[in-house]
Amino acid sequence: MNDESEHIDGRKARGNRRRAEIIDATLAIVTRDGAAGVTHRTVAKQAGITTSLSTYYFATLDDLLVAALSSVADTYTTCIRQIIDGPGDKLRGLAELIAESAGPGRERALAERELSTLAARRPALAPVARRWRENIAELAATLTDDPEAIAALVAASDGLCTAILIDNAPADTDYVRRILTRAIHAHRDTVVS
Amino acid sequence: MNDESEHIDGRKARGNRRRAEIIDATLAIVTRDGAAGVTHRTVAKQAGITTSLSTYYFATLDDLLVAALSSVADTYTTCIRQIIDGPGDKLRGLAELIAESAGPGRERALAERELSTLAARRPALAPVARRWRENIAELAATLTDDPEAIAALVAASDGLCTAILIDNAPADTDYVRRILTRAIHAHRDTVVS
DNA sequence: TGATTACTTGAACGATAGTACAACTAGAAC
DNA sequence: GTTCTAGTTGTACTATCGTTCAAGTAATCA
Repeated sequence: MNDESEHIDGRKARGNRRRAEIIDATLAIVTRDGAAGVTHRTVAKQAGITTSLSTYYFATLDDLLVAALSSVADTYTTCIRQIIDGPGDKLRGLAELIAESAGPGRERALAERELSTLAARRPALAPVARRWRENIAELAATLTDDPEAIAALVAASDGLCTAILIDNAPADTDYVRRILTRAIHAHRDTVVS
Repeated sequence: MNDESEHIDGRKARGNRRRAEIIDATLAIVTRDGAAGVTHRTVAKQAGITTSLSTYYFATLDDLLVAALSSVADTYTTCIRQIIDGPGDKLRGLAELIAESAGPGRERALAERELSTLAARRPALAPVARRWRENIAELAATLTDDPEAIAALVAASDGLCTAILIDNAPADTDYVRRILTRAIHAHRDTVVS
């Protein structure tokens, strides 16, 4: 929000700010009405600009959706990297991040799911959508070497987010952490039938 | 496909057949183009009927989407119930069902995810979307009494499906079963940091 | 200063959307 | 047969869509 460096290249700075505004507006629409509600017109109205200005920065709707998903993915990447590089209990950090999907992070999580689903059909979105899982896998890799344990933790994280978002499942951090712990731990028994 | 009982009430039978055809066409569209591609016109074209006939059976698009999701959910419910009531290894049966999402069941699974995502915003779809998770939970309840183990298995199942659908993760039945086993087993250790 | 460039606007084009509706068909009931 | 009704069609209305474009504004540069 601070206007430093505006003297250096004021035009570019203004343009980037506009881009960010439009992306924010897009995410607000995705959160409220789903990815299907994203049109140049709804986004422009949300951002308080004209429709043509939206197409000026994002020529096609796909460009806009890719940029929006990238923005969400970037946020998650930053969060997870902080957990990885931080000192504390990484599994607990992840559990907190997941539990946030029930509260302040619901918008972001919902937008991420919406756009990830879109990614199954739009190749341009696929690599961006993959980032979230890769980040979780990277975090898991700091806790174990077992590739199946890593896959299990990624699956559990994803499934817990879905449960919270779609099913309004309980989102207590300790509870989430306990379920994540199950996934990453090697089991000792084998269940038959 | 057999035309028995057509004498009894030919009109109603014909109508039900049409409804089923339209729902099938809708699922084909959802699979190919996503839920966003579902319009009365595209569905009608896919089903080989006129647009007005589609609106005759499903007055609004929401009705159509609810019916389509219900159909998918019914199929899954039947599958899972067969696994529950069957004699074999239930966890393996579930693993097979999930692994099918990479092959013959991909359409169905993709449609289910697409419509579930839609359910986060359309209240009419929410209870239907919940059914899949409830079925898995019911299966899990035959294997354990621990509610957290049940939640863990549901989350793992959901996350594995996502991994297969979005990430093209490996879908070997044994592999899936091993990861599911992790979730449902009580852990013996506790990991700190 | 004028020239340049990024930014912004309003209007418009063709395409497609949801939905409504009057007319037509065909099988069931009498 | 006639009547009735579920099924079916073609057409059309209005709204919104993505996208384009010529014209206008304002910040920067020489």
